[in-house]
Amino acid sequence: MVWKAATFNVNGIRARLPLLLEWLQEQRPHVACLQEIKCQDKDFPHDAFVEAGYHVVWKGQKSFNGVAVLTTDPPQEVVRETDREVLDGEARFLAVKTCGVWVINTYVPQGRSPQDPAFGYKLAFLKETAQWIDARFAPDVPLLWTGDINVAPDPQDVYDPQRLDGEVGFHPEERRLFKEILGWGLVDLFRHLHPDEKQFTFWDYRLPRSVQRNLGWRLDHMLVTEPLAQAARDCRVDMTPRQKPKPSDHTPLVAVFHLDALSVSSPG
Amino acid sequence: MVWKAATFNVNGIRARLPLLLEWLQEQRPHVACLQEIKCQDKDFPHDAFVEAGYHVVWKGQKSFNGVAVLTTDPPQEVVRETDREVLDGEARFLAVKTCGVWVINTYVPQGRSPQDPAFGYKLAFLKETAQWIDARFAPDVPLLWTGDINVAPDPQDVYDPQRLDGEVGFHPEERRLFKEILGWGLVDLFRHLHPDEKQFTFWDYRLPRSVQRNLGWRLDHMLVTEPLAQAARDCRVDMTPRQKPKPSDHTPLVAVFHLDALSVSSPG
DNA sequence: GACAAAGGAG
DNA sequence: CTCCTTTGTC
Repeated sequence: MVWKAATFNVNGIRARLPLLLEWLQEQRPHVACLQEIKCQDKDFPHDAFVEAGYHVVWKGQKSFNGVAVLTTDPPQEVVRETDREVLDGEARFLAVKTCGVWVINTYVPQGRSPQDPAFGYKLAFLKETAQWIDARFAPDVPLLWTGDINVAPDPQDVYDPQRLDGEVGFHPEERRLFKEILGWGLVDLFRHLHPDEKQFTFWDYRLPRSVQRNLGWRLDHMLVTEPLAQAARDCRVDMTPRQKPKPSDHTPLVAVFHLDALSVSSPG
Repeated sequence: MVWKAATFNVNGIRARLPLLLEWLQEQRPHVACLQEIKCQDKDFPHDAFVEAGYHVVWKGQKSFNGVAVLTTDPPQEVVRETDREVLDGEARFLAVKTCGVWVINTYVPQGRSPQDPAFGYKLAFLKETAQWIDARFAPDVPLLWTGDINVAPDPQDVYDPQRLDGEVGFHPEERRLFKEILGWGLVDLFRHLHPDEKQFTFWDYRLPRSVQRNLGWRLDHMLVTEPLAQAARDCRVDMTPRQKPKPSDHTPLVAVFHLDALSVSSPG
């Protein structure tokens, strides 16, 4: 089958509901990983997604964070608790197996500033997620770690690498860790398919006309194991939601895979 | 000329701007008196009304109250300060002369409860407005006192007169004062033209499905002197804005006058 | 239930 | 700049 996956930091699912529903109908991804839903479980607009034809798994929190995974096919497995304090302490982690693929959806902490304890938490969160994946899966399993990773790995992934060097999101330590994580057996799919493209997934609300001036960052990623990398046919940023009224500060990243091309040997 | 006047408690002019502009284009009143604009002077969306073809006079206040008068013809005179503490203390009073008619726009205090000092303030506000009019005008002058008066004068003006008797907005003391004010030489135009109609201009947001069940109050009025009463051709409630998405809790009251029929002897 | 404001966050 | 929360008002 042709399988479409998407990640979208919605920055408030209630505020973004009309835009998100419209986008889902246009794109019809088989799996959509959402971050920053910013609501408690009881306030999640579950019915709207069911009416749109999706199965929904979500993990909410008051005010901040919160992640959700929408799937057209019923999830085969769901992991909402890892028993790792760093991953479970806030609503930032959700894993779902759908269509034979394990999808790990994370909202990695932003980090606030390199001096802030939040930065240590960010690095720990990245390490723990990688460790959790390593403990459960091998690199030959079809696996997609996606979400708002909050790291721009390379100079071409920020609008002004000179000026932003050392800033949170483009700090040498997180960039090194990002590469180290890929070393386990993950491919940065967008960069893999578009080695030279300067494309972003986030533009700060606070910078005036940041979208028009393209003052962005590539923070949202699809990290895939080798079998999925070989099955990939497309991975691109969809700018349209960021250009509409009442946008999120992020825009979706979408990928297409030919799952039939997979030599599946899933242990999970 | 055929002259159309309207009053509309918008409950937040910024939140109501799309609805209000649409309604102005449909109705095209020569004068529109707005209450509860709920913004400071600097935040008033002046340009939007100028683009819609209106002259605008407004008196704002942070968070609460605030009144405005829109006119197609430039105002001939404007009164923003009365030198009466009760009328000037909060942004609830604005008077404009347009097309030869004096239009007094008030947002009368709601009163909170009959025991609350706010109720005394409400009664004082009504008396002071009547006194101010008496000091400046005679009953033979074309004059329109309109706005959210916050008094339902008669049993047919509330959805359940038994249950609501003594409640603020339908308290014997305010109803008596309302009648006393009419005694000076003002006509309750809607009731004058429709002696038996049970029609409302306000439905509480807090009552579930209050509009569908018609659990309303007639709180917004057009009080006119005799010459205007004789010039009146129509006075009706426009339900449509209250039935649209994101409505105010009030809906407009609209009247039409044949000003040529006036024997004008304006001293003001 | 829906406004506006003030405070915290990205 | 845009979220969400809390408080106050009607």
